[in-house]
Amino acid sequence: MQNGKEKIKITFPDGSVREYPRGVLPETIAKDISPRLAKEAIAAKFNGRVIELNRPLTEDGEIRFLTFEDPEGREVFWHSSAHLMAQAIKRLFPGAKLAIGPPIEGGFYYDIELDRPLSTEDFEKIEAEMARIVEENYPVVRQVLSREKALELFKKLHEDYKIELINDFPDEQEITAYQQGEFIDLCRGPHVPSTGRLGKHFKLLNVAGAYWRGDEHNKMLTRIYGTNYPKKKMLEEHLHRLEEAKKRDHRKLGRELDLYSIQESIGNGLILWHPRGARVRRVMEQFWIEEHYRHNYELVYTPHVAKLDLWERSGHTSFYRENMFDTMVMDEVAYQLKPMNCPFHITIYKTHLRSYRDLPIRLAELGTVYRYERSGVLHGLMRVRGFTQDDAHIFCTPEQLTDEIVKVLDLVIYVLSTFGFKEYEVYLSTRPEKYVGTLENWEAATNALRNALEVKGLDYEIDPGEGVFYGPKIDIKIKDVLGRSWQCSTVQVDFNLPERFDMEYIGEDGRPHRPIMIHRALMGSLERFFGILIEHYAGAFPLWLAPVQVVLLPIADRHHEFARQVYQRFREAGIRVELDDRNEKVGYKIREAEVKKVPYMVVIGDREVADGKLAVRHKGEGQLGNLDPEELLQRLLQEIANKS
RNA sequence: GCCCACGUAGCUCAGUCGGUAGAGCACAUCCUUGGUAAGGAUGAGGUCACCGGUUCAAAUCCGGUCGUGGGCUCCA
Repeated sequence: MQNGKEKIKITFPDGSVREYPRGVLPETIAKDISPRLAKEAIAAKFNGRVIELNRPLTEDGEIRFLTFEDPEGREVFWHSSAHLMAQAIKRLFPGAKLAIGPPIEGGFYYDIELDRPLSTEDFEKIEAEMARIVEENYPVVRQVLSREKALELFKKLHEDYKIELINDFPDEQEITAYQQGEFIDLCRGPHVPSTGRLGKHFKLLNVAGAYWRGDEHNKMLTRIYGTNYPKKKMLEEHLHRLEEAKKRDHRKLGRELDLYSIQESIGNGLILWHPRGARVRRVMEQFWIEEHYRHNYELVYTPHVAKLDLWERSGHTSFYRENMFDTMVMDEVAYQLKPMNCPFHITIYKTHLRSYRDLPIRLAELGTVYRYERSGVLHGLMRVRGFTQDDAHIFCTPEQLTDEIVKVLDLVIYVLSTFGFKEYEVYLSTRPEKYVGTLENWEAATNALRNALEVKGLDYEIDPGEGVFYGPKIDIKIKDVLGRSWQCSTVQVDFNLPERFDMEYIGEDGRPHRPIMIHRALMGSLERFFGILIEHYAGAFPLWLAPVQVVLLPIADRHHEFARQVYQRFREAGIRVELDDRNEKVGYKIREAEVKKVPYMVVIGDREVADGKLAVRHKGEGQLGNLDPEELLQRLLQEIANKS
């Protein structure tokens, strides 16, 4: 009896090959390689499929062991953790019905129907039960079930949601369940080989309502979020990161640094920019305006309301109605608060007969729009009802399209990186099922976007079918200091509006042609981008953005006069300077300036007045020694000019 | 919009069993003129989100409204 039947060949990532008896378990192989690997392995990747460590191997193949370091390993670990939590909950709440429990970024959740609301006090009990299940170390066993068997099983368990899932499975799908102790769950898997592998460094984080299948017409389930790590230190780091994020929360910093507020008396989702926030915004706007003129855009202003007819023509009343404020009627004419700027820019285009020689025409506007967002989705500056888009519309010929998109991408990256965002995730969204325009146009536009990305050498992913109905688009997400990504920039090609508004230009051939339109935003919304900036910098803005760049701290009254001279000189030079001449000790003033995250502090006492110098302290770098006022001023102006 | 939680002074938060409100910070006045993250004293500040109900009595219990927070497919 030779190999072929009894032995299988296993190939390892380094190319080496070993023979094992048929039916060998991955965990046996792992042990064979090293005890450490066996201990750290969570699952295995065998011939490209992730499988559990206790599934027998019956054919030759390539194997790679997945640990917590691998994203796929982490998913398995968290998925199993979700099962662990579900088992604990089923023990404590026998009537609970399980819906779905997937791994997510940084942990897992499980949607469960419970007969009473769950409070965070229940967490301790559930966690204790989870620890017990880990202790009991049940093997996690995979079972393949026939549809009938599966239905029978979950009917017996009164798991209505699982039954619904099974019934929706396509015929050819293999139905599997995983059992650990008394607990069995419909699941695709894979999972860790036993509950003991999940360790004790887990934590339930929060509860929230979530609709079954995300549909608000369905029943609301209780979603419990949790996380789990193989090492205590990793859990602590995760919790620390959550704390950090909380400290950076723009809503908290916005209040503490007196940047903006949202008042009940004004309306939710409507922002009051306080003087300090307004200073930052003004810098953002000025930078944006200068760059747009430099990049051959023309800036325009358009009104906040327009006749409803305009929005009917643009189609917004049919496809965007639920996001629009109610229409108002004046003198029997219906007006609409604007949710978008595009129809205005188109109307400006149409005030002349355009020649191909005029194109491209680039119209930009910091346009304030109002959109009705459901109250539950509003969130600080991130999701609001009134906001200012850094909007522009480029009208061009088909031949110019690629070139224009490349220019937009250049500008996007220049602007984002100046604000300190150097990492991007780029997505190209292609034609959705419902679309307008011809297939040739879609093809050409998608190619133009793709070519532009290639020219720029940007890595991107394709989001199939995620384009807007009127054209394909590129979305750019930025990554902040905490590694979170935020979608800000978007570049969208539009075939629809030029058609609806019957836009044209006269071509070289003397005949009218339809221009192509590009919608684009770099920051997206000033409000949201400001919120992201606050969190990215934790409120400690770089000098060029800081609402207060320098604060002067005279020690005693007799130093006030010199301080005032310096104040005036800096103010005239365009520095955002403040003079703290309150009757307080210098330590107190420094503390306050530190708390308010002012980059430069200048202490002025007897010595400084005597030799006409300034004792400079930098927020990050500490004391910089004594500088001549002009010297400091030049240093500041230089640093501001560098935008660093 | 929906589910859950929450709403007390400008901010952060106490407030027991229903008996008419408290701290720290901030603010004002005074003392202090002090050299790199909080000097001291005194004082002013609240229709306890709003409306209604139960009660001799409501910040507290009940209902509603408004607002805030977490979340509402990353499909077993």
